[in-house]
Amino acid sequence: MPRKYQFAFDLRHLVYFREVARQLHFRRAAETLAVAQPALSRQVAQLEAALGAPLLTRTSRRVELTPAGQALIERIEPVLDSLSGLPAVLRSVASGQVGQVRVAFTGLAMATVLPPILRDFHRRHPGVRLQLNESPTAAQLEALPEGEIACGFFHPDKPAPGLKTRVLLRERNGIVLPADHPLASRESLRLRELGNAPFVLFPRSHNPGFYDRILAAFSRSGVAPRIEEEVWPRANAIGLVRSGMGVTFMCPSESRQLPPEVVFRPLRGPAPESRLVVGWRAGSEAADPALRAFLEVVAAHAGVRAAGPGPG
Amino acid sequence: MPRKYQFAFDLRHLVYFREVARQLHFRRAAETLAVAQPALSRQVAQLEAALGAPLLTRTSRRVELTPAGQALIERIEPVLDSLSGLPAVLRSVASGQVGQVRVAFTGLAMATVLPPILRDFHRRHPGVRLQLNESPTAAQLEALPEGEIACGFFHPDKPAPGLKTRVLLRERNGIVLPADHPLASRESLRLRELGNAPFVLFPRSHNPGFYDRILAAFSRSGVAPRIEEEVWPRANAIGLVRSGMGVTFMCPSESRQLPPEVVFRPLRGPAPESRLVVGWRAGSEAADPALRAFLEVVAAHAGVRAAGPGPG
DNA sequence: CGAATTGATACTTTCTAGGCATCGAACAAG
DNA sequence: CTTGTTCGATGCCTAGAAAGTATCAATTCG
Repeated sequence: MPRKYQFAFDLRHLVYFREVARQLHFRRAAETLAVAQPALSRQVAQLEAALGAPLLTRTSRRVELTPAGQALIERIEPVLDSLSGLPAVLRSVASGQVGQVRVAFTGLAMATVLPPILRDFHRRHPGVRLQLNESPTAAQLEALPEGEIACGFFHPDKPAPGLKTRVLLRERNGIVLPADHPLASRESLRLRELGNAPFVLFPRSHNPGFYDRILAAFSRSGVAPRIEEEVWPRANAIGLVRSGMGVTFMCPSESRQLPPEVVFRPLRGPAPESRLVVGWRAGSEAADPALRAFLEVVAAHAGVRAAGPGPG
Repeated sequence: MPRKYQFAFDLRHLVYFREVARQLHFRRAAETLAVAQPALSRQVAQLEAALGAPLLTRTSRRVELTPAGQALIERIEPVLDSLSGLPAVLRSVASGQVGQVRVAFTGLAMATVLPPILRDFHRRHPGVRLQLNESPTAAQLEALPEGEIACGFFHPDKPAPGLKTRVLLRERNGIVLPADHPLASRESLRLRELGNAPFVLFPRSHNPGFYDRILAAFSRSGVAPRIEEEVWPRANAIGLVRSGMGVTFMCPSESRQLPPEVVFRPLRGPAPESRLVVGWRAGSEAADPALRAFLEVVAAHAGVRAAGPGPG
């Protein structure tokens, strides 16, 4: 059921009426508006017809607002004010000075690259608000094509079609184990030394590729760990390790602020590698200046801590 | 310094764009708006030019909002919604179903006619809000021509030019005196019996005519009272009488709810008369339907308690 | 590779805002 | 009371803009 254009008046009518209401004088109002007085009279009369209520009492010697006119003025003043600021607002949005970017990240990102990026970005683009949500890799890979997030910091398994990514970090995982664990006294470990110790890991669905790569690394070392618990976010795994539920993987960068009851030990020989990238929909940075600004800051920080070459 | 019309766009542009943003489809949006598709494309393009920012990304197969477009939608949705309700709102204001009336009154009015009027008016016109302020007669006579109040309940001394009035009440004043006063045992009093007893009265500036008429009445009775205190609002005079500061005038109607420590006694012979009228600017009831509705209710109540004829 | 769909463009028609001239009413000055 | 001035409204004409029709270019899908 097509419905016709719903307004029988437009902004011109409202602006003209506002000026008449301010001056209560058609001739002077017309002068201010740079139109002839008859045009103004007609527009106001049209507005009254469109609204179905008289707005002014004209006695050819005095113009006064009716109650309806008073009510109209009160309602359109804020509307006109907000509309008059629109072009400036939208231009600043379009130029990236103002806006918002929805960003997802994993625990590793927040433990490493993200804090300095955020600090720098807020300093350079104070008008842009970031919406930050911790989210597993798999969820980010779903949310990115949907446009639910503008960019994500995650750990890809294979190239994702339609996404552009930039590697920010590559690190070999080490092991986090309780301080009173038999192996805790060692400087470093080998995977096979862990035997079939109980493991705390993230849910496989959150990053199946990396999950399977971890199991494959164990398998190549000839051992099969018992997965005791699957927990997320990653920070909670530390709590489980501390309470003796098992051991877990972690990157060196992420292990800075471990509680005293647990220790981090690097792995010698084969070890699963974590790769942190920032990813966004290909081409979306062209349409979203705020995102582009954010990615530029990310790129600047990626350049600083460029990681050495290595296998995927 | 004449300034040109400030908007390079109008409501049509905004409504058209809103529909495209909702459907993300020019053809269907055009159908909904009951216009041809080229017209819609042009209007949206014009809006983008007027705002100086691209609002949509068109890939001939997919239409998406840019950040600026998203920001625009968020800002204009409430504006369009409020504007679309304007005709209905203004018609109800113009018809008197919705509105406000500023009313001033004196203590006598609130003690007598006003409560039933207010009850009745709110029942019949629930959409009209009354702004009620107690105010002396003189202040009301200043505020009425200014339009600061729409109508007032006061005690006129002489006809006021430009005002229409309707008499609501005529009453001979009596005397309020402490219960332990020597004259309190009498059924009624004469003015001259009060001699030069201390009096509590309202400030002369609040109603010079009535004030002088009171003094003249004393003078005709051959006595001259001492004005000990001038106090306002009237209700406070009762407190002063109670504490023995003097005696005061009051209308019988107003004396209903006196505290037990004071008594009311009518006056025999000469006594100042209080006349309560409702007044409004001549002709203003024609322009203000809410006021007209209020005055109709007042008139209905005035008819009920029509006072008998008597001297002004 | 052809058919269909989408949004943009060219051209014409229709509508409307604006300007000019003028009118009737109301107030002011004499 | 008369005359002149000022105010907003009205009639007529022109110019500009919006809408409709027809068509194009690009993309998608079978």
